[in-house]
Amino acid sequence: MRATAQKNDVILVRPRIYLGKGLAIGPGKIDLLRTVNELKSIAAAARKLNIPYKRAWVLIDSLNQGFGKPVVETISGGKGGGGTSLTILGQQLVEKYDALEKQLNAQAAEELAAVRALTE
Amino acid sequence: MRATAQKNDVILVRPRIYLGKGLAIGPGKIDLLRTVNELKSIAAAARKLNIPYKRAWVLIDSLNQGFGKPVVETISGGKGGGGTSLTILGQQLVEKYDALEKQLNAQAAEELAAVRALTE
DNA sequence: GAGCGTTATGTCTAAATAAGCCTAACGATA
DNA sequence: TATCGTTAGGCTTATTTAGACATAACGCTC
Repeated sequence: MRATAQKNDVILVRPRIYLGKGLAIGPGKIDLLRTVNELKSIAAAARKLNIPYKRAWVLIDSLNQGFGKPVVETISGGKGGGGTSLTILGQQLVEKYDALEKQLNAQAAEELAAVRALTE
Repeated sequence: MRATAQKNDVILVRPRIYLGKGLAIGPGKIDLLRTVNELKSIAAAARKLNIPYKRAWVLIDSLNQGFGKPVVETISGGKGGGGTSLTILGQQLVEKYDALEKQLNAQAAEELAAVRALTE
């Protein structure tokens, strides 16, 4: 048992990954994708995350443009006005990001604790 | 030898660490601290990093305020106008950050490669 | 004590970002 | 076919952030 006790499922680092050509992905877009996947709607996700729909749409569009292929597929019209779900690419993005985040936090927990200790 | 060959000194992730109370530290501030330490001057560091002196000062001041104690100690006036060096805290910040960064990049190289592979 | 380069600010402007508002298309359902 | 909530934008303002400019104090050196 270490002096700096720490629940090992606490997220301490949420990386932003720069992928070149102005494309970057960080916690904000990942959380948005995750919420869209959950609620099957950009509008609903935006409400839940307390951001304007427009912003949510811009963020998702920047991913579509940046990757050259879409991270979501949408149906407009229909029951409830339509909806949005993640493409395979979108799902993989979330999965890979989660794996990376988990790995970072697990393996570097001690170094992170050392940095945080400096605040005391 | 792994399939995802990678020079082990390439920096792929430069984390930003959120320490609560609006205090965050990322690559920008660390590079600044490192350069100040090297040149023993905020003004010289700012010139080298191509940022306005004002910005460099604001960044450093935000650390001083955020930590409650200074990350630099300065002498104004004197030969050459004065100078700035890092306090123990400032030096530790750079050291701990470097260790964290190294750890993250070494251990998470494969997960990172998986994310980057999605761009292809 | 005049000059110099640096620290430390204040203030004002410009640029980048985000928010708001508006409109059109869509298609299931009633 | 009228209604509804959603997607997908265009366009205009607000807000936030960064930059530019100005100034004072400081203390060594000449």
